[in-house]
Amino acid sequence: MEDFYLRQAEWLKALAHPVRLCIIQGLMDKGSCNVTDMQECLKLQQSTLSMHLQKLRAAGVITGTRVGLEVNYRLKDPQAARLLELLQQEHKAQEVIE
Amino acid sequence: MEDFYLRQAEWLKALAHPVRLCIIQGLMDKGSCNVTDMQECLKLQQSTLSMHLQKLRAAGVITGTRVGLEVNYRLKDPQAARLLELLQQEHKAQEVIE
DNA sequence: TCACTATATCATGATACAATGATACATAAT
DNA sequence: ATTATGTATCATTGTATCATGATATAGTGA
Repeated sequence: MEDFYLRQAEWLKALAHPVRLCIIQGLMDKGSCNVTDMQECLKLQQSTLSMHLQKLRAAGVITGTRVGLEVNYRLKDPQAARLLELLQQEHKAQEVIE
Repeated sequence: MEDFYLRQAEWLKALAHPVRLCIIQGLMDKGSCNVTDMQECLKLQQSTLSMHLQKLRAAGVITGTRVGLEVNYRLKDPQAARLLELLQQEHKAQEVIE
């Protein structure tokens, strides 16, 4: 019970970064993506992006499969997609209010 | 668009702590609660708990109303409740798998 | 083998977050 | 006014997270 909150908090922390949210949304939209494409899209330094990917991998949110030189990432954890949908709902609600 | 991920990440960070998840779930279950009761329930030092409450208040997740000496907190952001439900789903799914 | 490309990891400094004890503030009772 | 109770804030210290540049690894082609 106590352990539950600990694990879920860890999971949330793995997602609680603007770049990582953007990566997840991108994978939801595109299905899969390699690192170079993400890099151009997000305009991030290679090592910075790689660190964020590593964090998402460690949390079990995404998986990467190597294809030649490139590594293609895709969403692994369906719960992450549901969270992003939840966040989008909030966004829409706020737009209506404004 | 970029700003969206930034705001949502801030919101997630405010929730991404085991104690704060526990507080939210507690408020969902009990409706409202004062600080002393939470303190006993969670076995936290007063200042530590107060800091977590402050963080949730700042993020707009909860509100407190003073009643005499006590302050009663309750959930303000319905999105937070939805997030907790999402997390509980994950939990059940994992239990079934095991 | 060598050079090249794509990605990962490491070490570091900067910044943010967490827990704690001390102190302050607000309210109530005497 | 004083004292007691409930809650909030502050200062400090330890720990975690972030971005970065440098270096390492994996795969490809000459």
